[in-house]
Amino acid sequence: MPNLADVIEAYLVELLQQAEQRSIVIQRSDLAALFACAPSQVSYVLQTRFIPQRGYLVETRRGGGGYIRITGLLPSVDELWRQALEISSFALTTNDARHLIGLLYQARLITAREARLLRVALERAVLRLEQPWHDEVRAELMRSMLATLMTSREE
Amino acid sequence: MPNLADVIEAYLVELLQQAEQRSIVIQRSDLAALFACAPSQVSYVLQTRFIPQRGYLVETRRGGGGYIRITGLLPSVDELWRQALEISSFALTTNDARHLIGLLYQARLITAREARLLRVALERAVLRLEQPWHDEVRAELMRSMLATLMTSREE
DNA sequence: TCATAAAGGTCAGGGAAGGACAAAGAAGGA
DNA sequence: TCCTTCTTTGTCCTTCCCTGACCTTTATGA
Repeated sequence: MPNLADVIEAYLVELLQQAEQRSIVIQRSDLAALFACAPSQVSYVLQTRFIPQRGYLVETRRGGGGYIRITGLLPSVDELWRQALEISSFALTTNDARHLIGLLYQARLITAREARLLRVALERAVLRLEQPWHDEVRAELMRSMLATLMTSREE
Repeated sequence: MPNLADVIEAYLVELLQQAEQRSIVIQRSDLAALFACAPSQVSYVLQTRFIPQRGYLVETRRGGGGYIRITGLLPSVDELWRQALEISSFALTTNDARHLIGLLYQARLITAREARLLRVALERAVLRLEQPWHDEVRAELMRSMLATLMTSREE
């Protein structure tokens, strides 16, 4: 018997596939009512399934008329991307990050500006953190940014 | 069912786009009557949407013959970068960051991919930090990334 | 001059979303 | 069995919307 979480995930994926757009808009309480579960269950599904690492973007708004928008990004294209994600799967030193970014740039998968952006973000993002966390957080951030890049074309 | 606030915002934006000038003049009570809401609702929309951070200037006059003038600012490229830096000079909420990025994108100062990159970085980078530091660190990271983008032309 | 009417401003409060988090429950592996 | 990880719920919190009551400013005319 499948999880409720899996069922909800499948339902949302189905909605996304049938949508004209690349995104759908839902309301947390509606979905909770539909599946007769706690609203926070929906949040759980979003937090564990519809994450950047899996190629999704979630935007929300609180208050009256609040909503949740899920955007499914383009399917990934290149094996290099996969490798890049793999490389940053756990921890990433500054040097490893630099090297990886260089590879992506040489392969023309990212622009010079994007490369600089990645470097700056990865260097500055960890400044307020205790040392032991640096490489881990850097990897996490790298994965998110890679997922974003690998699933979005220039418009 | 969108918010009334969103509807009013859209209406005013529409008016601004159709206007010959860069500004429009309205009356609070008229607008309130048009949308069948409390006058303070209009004030709310102005205070939450048509703010300098989003590129608008609002001037009002009370008393008989009072009015509200909304001006959409079209800053020069340099001015826009400067404003962006200024906006992120101390603390930056997720929402303000989103709008700022949107502004830069609309002005074609950054690409769609770069915009997504910024958003993801700003959202994920603060996850391991205690709440009180979020906006501050976000601003710091934003400044670094802005500086990088400002000083690097395409390719 | 100054009372009055006609604007817009301010603010507290209630209601309607989603968010965060702890704790209990379930599933599966060592 | 026992431990770990994932799921599910419940409770309380934050954000956002909207209104109503009351305040301040400005124009005008007696």
